[in-house]
Amino acid sequence: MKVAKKRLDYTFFENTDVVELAKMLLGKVICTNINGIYCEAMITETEAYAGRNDKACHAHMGRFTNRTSMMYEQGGKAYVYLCYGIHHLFNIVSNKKGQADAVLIRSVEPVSGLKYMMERRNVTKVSPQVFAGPGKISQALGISKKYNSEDLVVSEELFVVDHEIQINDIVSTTRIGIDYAEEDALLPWRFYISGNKYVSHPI
DNA sequence: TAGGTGATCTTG
DNA sequence: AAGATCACCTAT
Repeated sequence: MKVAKKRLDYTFFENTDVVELAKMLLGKVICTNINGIYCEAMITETEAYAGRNDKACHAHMGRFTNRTSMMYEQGGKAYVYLCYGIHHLFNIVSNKKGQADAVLIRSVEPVSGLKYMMERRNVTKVSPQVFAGPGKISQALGISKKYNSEDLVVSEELFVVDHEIQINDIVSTTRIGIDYAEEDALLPWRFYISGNKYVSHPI
């Protein structure tokens, strides 16, 4: 049994600019305790989405729908939605209530529970690519749309802790799969740990 | 490189 | 009420 680590709190999620937060989340550890299975995975790749000015964001320019309403919530909540009919994408809402910012978690590196994550991915061979990509990490960790609106600060099933892992070099580059965002597609708002193999589209 | 997949949003 | 769109993945 591991020593209890510090869980990230509302201050961390609320009082940080979403682009800064996307960088600060690298090296933090997502924990899921779902259906009696406990897993931990270190975040290796993220993307920032800013409601106010970012055409790539589902909630850009105040766009408010049933789906996007979660992005306006208080920082620290989970925003999970179904993409392309198949993939559950896991985002962490940031900023104060009313500000629609979120960080998409794109890739992780298993810390504990590797066996269960591989089972959920339905693979037998270990490889970084098994955990690189936003659809894959949700499947591996057991995160589904059911966890949309989950409060990561108090939840016992889905939360984020700080293992005080030092991240030295961060690569920043353009985001994936947002060609529709015109000039905002050029923003360097995708971040990953330099040299880490658990990254979906290394430069 | 193409096609599957279905919730969500927009248009008429 | 129907059609387009989509923060992706897998297998050819």
